[in-house]
Amino acid sequence: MARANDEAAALIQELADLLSITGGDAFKIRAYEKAARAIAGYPEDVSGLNLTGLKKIPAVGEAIAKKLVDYNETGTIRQVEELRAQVPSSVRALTAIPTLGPKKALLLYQRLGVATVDELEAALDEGRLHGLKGFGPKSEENIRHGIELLRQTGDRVLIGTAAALADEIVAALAPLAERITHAGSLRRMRETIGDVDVLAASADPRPLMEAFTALPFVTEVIAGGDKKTSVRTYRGPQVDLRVVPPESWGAALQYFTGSQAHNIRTREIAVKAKLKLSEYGLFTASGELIVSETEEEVYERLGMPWIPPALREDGGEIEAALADALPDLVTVEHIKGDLHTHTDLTDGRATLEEMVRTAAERGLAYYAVTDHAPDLAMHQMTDAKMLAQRERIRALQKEYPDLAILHGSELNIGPDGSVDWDADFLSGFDMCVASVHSHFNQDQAEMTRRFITACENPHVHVIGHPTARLIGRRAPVDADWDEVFRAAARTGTAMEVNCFPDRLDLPADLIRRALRFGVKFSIDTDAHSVADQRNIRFGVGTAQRGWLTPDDVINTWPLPRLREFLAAKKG
DNA sequence: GCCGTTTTCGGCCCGACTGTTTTCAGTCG
Repeated sequence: MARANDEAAALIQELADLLSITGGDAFKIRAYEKAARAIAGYPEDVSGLNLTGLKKIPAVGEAIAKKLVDYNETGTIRQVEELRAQVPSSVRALTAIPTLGPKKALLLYQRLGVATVDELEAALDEGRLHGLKGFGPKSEENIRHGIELLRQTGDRVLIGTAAALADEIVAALAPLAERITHAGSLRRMRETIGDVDVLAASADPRPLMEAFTALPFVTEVIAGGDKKTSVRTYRGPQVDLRVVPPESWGAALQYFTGSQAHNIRTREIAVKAKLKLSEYGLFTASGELIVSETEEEVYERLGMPWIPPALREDGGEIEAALADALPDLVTVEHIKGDLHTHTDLTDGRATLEEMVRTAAERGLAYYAVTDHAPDLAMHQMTDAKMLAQRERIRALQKEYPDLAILHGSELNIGPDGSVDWDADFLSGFDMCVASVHSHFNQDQAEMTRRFITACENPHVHVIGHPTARLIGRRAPVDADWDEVFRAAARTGTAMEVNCFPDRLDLPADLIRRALRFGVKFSIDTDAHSVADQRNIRFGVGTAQRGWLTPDDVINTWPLPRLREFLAAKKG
């Protein structure tokens, strides 16, 4: 079940969308959009707030607060219902077609009665768009093409896919640019990526643009100018290349990193200081360039320290920066160990020796081997196999004086919250992760009880991939997370941030909620192969989006402190 | 609709590209 805040935010956002279709005031629309973001990110549950409490939410005033009261009392908002009666919600869905925005969608609905994507396709086939104001032959072609794209691609791709594509493009174009890097949602480490943004600095954009459109995986050039070129690729996402003069690098990187909401806030601050911020720099009112060579300069001139990209979502980072209260975020360099990994003893694809050697090459100080336990029957684990692995680890340890190899297991959390093995056998491990691998559809009360029971087990140190979601394939399980986090904090059980690009679990919003309860975290690769160990950057990015500092993350701690944490585990 | 170390009224981020336009609206990020 969605949190009330998410439902309420979605309704306010729908109100903004419907108003933009029916031609409402643009500033009012922006006010709703801003409020929707604030509501989604507000830590307190809106369903428990009265009018006074609701007005304390940033960007929510008297009018929107009353709409939220309406939502709390009736489960919906009257104005949204009224607008839905005027414009079917399917018209709103039309704007998902690239090149078709609210204005054109409304025109299609009013003049042709087109209210769904299927009806639009039929209208195109029948030639009913001919002669419609603003719709020439090229528009028809674009819409037809847009419908096709909408149907074939699930639009966004996993961060791992986008990162690999961006790395390749940056490497291919680097010789032609003074500076080049990826920006956009990929730099902010969002879990899925719509478009890959690449930014380059060069006084001569032409050769870059030509090399870009000639890359082997480019299937189509959507737009091609001197400053911006957009292409589609058969690898999935659209890629935008922006080229700016070298002296604009800092302002451009700040701008193209976004998010859009964050940029609006920074530009508002500039305007209040009688300045103008664009991708070309920070300027005085008379158009004189002040700074723009580095992002640090731009933020500093606006009265803020540099803000890490992962925080730039207008989720309170501007306020924190202005108060000089930004968190010192955890980075990949802080990671001293990995507490959830596999070998070919169960479903891994590399041997114990290969996995440990890779961990040593990463410069880790400790590394836990946590193969699956017997309750996941398919792996056919036995006590004897586990004890034999422990002997191999003890022997292997002699070869790695600087890497402590811990012996653990990834236990299975059963439907009732119980785990594999008895206390006696469990006490032989250095540490244990425990995860949900089945019975994903339990109701919220059962699932919550299940997690709390697991947390209360003195041998469970980390809850693995807590929501069990697979991005784009399996929904998160339904639990009362506040209750689970309370239990985790009370018992000294860490919540995992799993680094797999299709898991990223806990997700950033739940990390931030858990943090408020004093929960500790473990950023683990869950590596099943040598290559999987490189996924650490995606988990760290997710942790950053959840505002975690090294102190919140147990595997950034020196080994003695980690051992104290494990030993202090309470039932 | 929100908001206020210039304001309780009058502001509200900024630019690139496309297509259909004879000077600009719509879309996108």
